[in-house]
Order: sequence, then C-alpha cells, then structure tokens
Amino acid sequence: MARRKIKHELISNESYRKMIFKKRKGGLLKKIDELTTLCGVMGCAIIYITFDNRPEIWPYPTELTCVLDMFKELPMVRRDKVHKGSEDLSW
Amino acid sequence: MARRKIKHELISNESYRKMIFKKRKGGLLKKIDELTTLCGVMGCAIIYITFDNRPEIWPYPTELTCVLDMFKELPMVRRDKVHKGSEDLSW
DNA sequence: ATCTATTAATAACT
DNA sequence: TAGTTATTAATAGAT
Repeated sequence: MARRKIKHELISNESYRKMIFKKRKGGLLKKIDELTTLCGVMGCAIIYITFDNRPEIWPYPTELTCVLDMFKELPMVRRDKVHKGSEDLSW
Repeated sequence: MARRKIKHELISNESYRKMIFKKRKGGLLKKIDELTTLCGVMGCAIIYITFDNRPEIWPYPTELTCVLDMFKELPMVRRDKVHKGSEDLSW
C-alpha cells in the first residue's frame, strides 16, 4: 500500500526490517483498537520480537491480563483444542 | 475506509456489529501474518468475544502456545512491569 | 458472499 | 529520525 508493493517474505536488510516493524506495529495497534471498540470485544496482540529477544503486548497490560486470565480459566478440554490445532482456529 | 467513515464507538446494532467483526477479523489476521512474515517475529492476537462468550486466537494455536510459553517464562520482575502498566507498553 | 466507491495504511522519498 | 506523498490495501455500504 505504498509507492510499491512489498514481497510477502522476510526483509533481509536489518535496519529496513526494523523500520518497517516500527511502522506496521503502530498500524496493527490501531486496527486492534478499532476492532475492540467497534465490536465490543476485548483483545490484545502479543508479538515476540526475535531480533532483540523481548515480547511486546498491545494495547494495554491490564487488557492483556484480563484476556490471559480468561484463557487460563478455560476448561481444559477447550484448551486442548487450541494446543492441538483446529481447522478454523476458533471454538 | 469505505463508502463512508465509521464512528470510533461501539456499534449498537447487533447484527451489523457482528458483520463488521467478521470482516475486520480477517483484515487483522492478514496484518498479523504480514508483520510476522516481513519482520521475522512471532506473534498472535487474542480476542475475547463478549457476545458469544468465547475467545479466538490467531494465527495458529501452535504459534500461540509458543508465545504464551515465552510469556510464562519471563522473569517475574518483568511480568510485574506488564501487570502494573508501563508508559510505552513494552520492555 | 461479492462488488466497488471511498477511506486508510504504508513504501519510498525527503 | 520524523514527516510527506504516491500508491496499494482495507473496507462500508450496496448488490
């Protein structure tokens, strides 16, 4: 969505990759904010940043805690479905 | 981004809200897929869908497990920072 | 479920 | 490194 299309593959140049990450990170956060606000759902994104070995969570730590707590409280049979992988990726 | 702008607030009509959710869910999944592929990071989105009481996780359950395991393995001092909320939402 | 007019996101440039 | 612009991508409303 810009001057040119970008190939759907790992960006080999590290500084360019980090620049793109920083830009798209903001865009993703905005999308999550919009989805949760418009549709009345709670949610977050968790990204594990391989190149500097730290995770990042959006939009809010409080929101994350809430969502993760719900995940922990799921009946085990449902969690198993997640861990084993279901076709449509949801229950 | 369409025929008209949409207000950044909860959509009151339930059937319309669900339609928008379904559409934007796909868009968000694509954005996550692009970010993780282009930038070489692992990540997922967790959305807790209030209206039918079930969570949904993208992109892959295996990916989720991996990311959540990393979260669990963080030193407690770092997890505390998340739970209490830091200004820039990352470590 | 598909289409399309329009807005939004963003790759390259500065 | 932050801001601008040409262009592609996402999507609201319609079909």
